[in-house]
Parts: sequence; structure tokens; C-alpha cells
Amino acid sequence: MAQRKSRSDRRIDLIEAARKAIIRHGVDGVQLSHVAEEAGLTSGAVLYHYPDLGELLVEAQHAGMERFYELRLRRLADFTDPAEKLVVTIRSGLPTGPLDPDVRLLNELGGAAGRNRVYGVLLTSLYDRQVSMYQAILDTGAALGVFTLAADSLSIARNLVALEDAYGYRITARHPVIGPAEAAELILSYARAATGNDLSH
Amino acid sequence: MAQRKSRSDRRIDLIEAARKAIIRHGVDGVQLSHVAEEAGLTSGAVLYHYPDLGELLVEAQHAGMERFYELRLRRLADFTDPAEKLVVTIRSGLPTGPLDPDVRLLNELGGAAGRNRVYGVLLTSLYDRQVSMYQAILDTGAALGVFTLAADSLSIARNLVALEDAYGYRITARHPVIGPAEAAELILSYARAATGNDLSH
DNA sequence: CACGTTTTTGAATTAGCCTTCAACTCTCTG
DNA sequence: CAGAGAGTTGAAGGCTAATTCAAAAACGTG
Repeated sequence: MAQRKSRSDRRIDLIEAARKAIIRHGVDGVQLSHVAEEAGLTSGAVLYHYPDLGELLVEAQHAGMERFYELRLRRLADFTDPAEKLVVTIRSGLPTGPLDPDVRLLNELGGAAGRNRVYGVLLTSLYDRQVSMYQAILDTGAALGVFTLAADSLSIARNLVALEDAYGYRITARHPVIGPAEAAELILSYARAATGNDLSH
Repeated sequence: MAQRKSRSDRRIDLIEAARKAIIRHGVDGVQLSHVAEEAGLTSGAVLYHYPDLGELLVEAQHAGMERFYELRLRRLADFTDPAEKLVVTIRSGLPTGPLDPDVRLLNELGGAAGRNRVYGVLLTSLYDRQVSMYQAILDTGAALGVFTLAADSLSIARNLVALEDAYGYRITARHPVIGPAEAAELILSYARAATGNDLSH
């Protein structure tokens, strides 16, 4: 028998297991047994904690998004120079490679968000928060005279997040030429033009 | 009994039905019965033409992509001025609204492309063709002296397609602020900076 | 317009998954 | 260290979907 755990510990395990299962089978392809297997439990045990698989999946997506976002904020906190911040943030928004689990999970949501309002809301809120994150960097840089913005900071921020998202898809789809480094360079080329800073970090 | 049709006619119907079914249920959620219902047939009839549902789905995705791309080329052909072409092309790459079936279909592929090599290849090849399309416009504009490119045309083209893709996702996820018009304006703001043309069309 | 072919149906079979639950195991507590 | 409570298992039942196939229907052709 699998080690017995407390309600809250097991729920955390299951969220993690669901995350992996979604990546492997897609939001609409996950089955109870997939989650159970990832968690090293039986379907019955999963159902004991989450009588509705759909709810578990939403929690898993939510947790994955938070983790992704929090990680970005944490990395960002290590720097003070706006130009450095911008470069670091651009890099932290891209997958490390085609298998990057965090981005894979987010990508799974893209299609489902068009059909499922909850997923749409989740994804939209992540996007908006990331835009704010960039906007703060841009505004600070502009205030300090480091950046000379070529457009309003909101538009630039929206475009930066959009570029990250899109290259995330390209990379996970294994584009033969566009990998993490190339994508970063492409986004940086936009960021340079938009900030008037050569971002040589 | 449903009207009897020739093998090739019916296969076209089924591809169309599969397209609709994918949009409604997701690539990993479609069932034989969904396709049958969309086509006004029974599951048996679907299986008669496509013994493997997976193959039908791939064909449907392929057909949807081709249609999307061909439509863009056709719209583009109506214009000669590179600036006009660029503006029209940007608009034609965005969904008309959250329900736009062509973009919805493409978005369904995003997540699956990370898991399924065939979908990855399909999506990557569409991306590359769209990049070429933009690159041709940019190069022509540069040659005519209408555009003054701020970076190499390949990078700009890649970023333009990436922006389209990403805003397609935002729009289908029903972002409360970013609709087709706003997305077009955001992309145009980048295009203006990248081409040095005010693109006032 | 009858015959052979192709397409479609509908029912039967099979497979897979969800759901339930009684029994069992673990852990904590008094 | 016994009992209670919480977590887990595994098997049984039920439902849904995929698959198969004989029979029926539609079509084309001579």
C-alpha cells in the first residue's frame, strides 16, 4: 500500500501528479488513472480526495501558473538595473527547451481556454500580471532615464509578453531553428528598439 | 438514411465535420460520435471512410491550416503597396472574434504540438510559411525604399507572426480588453517601429 | 429497370473508464 | 496498546465509446 499521508499533503501530491498527467495527455485527454499512476495511487484514492477530476485539473493549472509567475518575480528580484531586469525577465519567460514542464503546462491551456471559461480566466489573469511586471520595469527604466520608450509602456509590455508566449509555443513544438537562445534574441531585438537601450547584459 | 455520397465527397465532409468537432471538444477530447454527429452520419459510416480517427483529425488540422494560409495569401494579392500589404496581412492573421473557427482550430493544436510530433511539424511549417510571407513584404518594401528596416527582415517577420499567434490566443480566451482591433493596433505599433513607416492605411 | 457495387445503418460485441463500496491498513490518541 | 478515525485498496457494477459486421439502402450502369 502506498504510504499514507495527511489530507493536505496528499492533495499537494495529487496536484503535482495532475500537472504531470496533463502535460503527458493534454487537458482533455487526462484520465483518472493517469493521475493515479503519476501519484502512485489507485483511482479510488484520487477520487477520495477529489471527487471531481475537473476540479483537480483546474487546481493543478492554477498551481502551475502561480509557480511559473512566482519564479519569475523571484528571479527578477535579484537585480536592480532596469536593463538587467528586462533581459532576465525575457529569459525567464521562455522555456528552457521543448520539454520545459512549466511552459508545456501553460501551452496545454491555450486551446482549452477558448472552450472553457475558467481556463480562459486563469490564462488571461496570468497574461495581465505578466504585463504589469514588464510595465513596472519599463516605467522605472524610463523614469531613471535608462529607457527611451518608443511607445506607451503598456503596449510594449503587452507585446513582450505576447512574444514570449508565442515563442514558448514554437520551442515546445520543436521548431528546428528557434530554440531558447534564438527566441530570446528575437524578443531582445524588439526590446532594444522599444526601449532605445542596447540591453547588453 | 443520410444522402449517399462518393468516397471523395464524403471524405471532404468528414474533414469539415472533424474540424468542427475539434473546435468543440479539443483535439484530445473529440470522439467518433462527435464527428459523426457533425457530419449527420453514424459512427459506422465515419469508420468506413477513416478506420483511424487520429488520421482524420490530422487531415482536418492540415486542411484547416491550408485554408487559413491560402486565405491570407488571397487577401494579400489584392494590394500592391507594401505598406498596405503589411497592414492587411496583420489584420488577416488575427481572429475576427473569440469564436473565429480558423484560429480556434489552430489554437487547439498549440498544446498538442508539444506531445505529438505530427502536430508539431504541421504547426511549425505553418509558422515558417507565414514568416516567409511577411518577409517577402518587408523585403519588397525595403527595396522600394518605403520601409527602413530596424532589423533584418527575418527577425521582424518572425516577431510579427509570433505576435499574431499570441494575440490570437488572447482573443479566443476572451481577454476583456484585447479584441481584434486592439491586437491589430499593438502589432502595428511594432510594425511601425520596425519598418519606419507610419502604415496609415 | 435489374444487377453489381458502394455506402450507410443498426445492432451486437468488446473495451475502457468512472464510480462505488466493503474490507483493510495505517496513524494518532487516550 | 486498544480503539477510533482517516486514508487506501481492489473488485464489482454500470455507463459510454469504439469496433465489428450482416443487412439494407442508394447509386450507376448497361
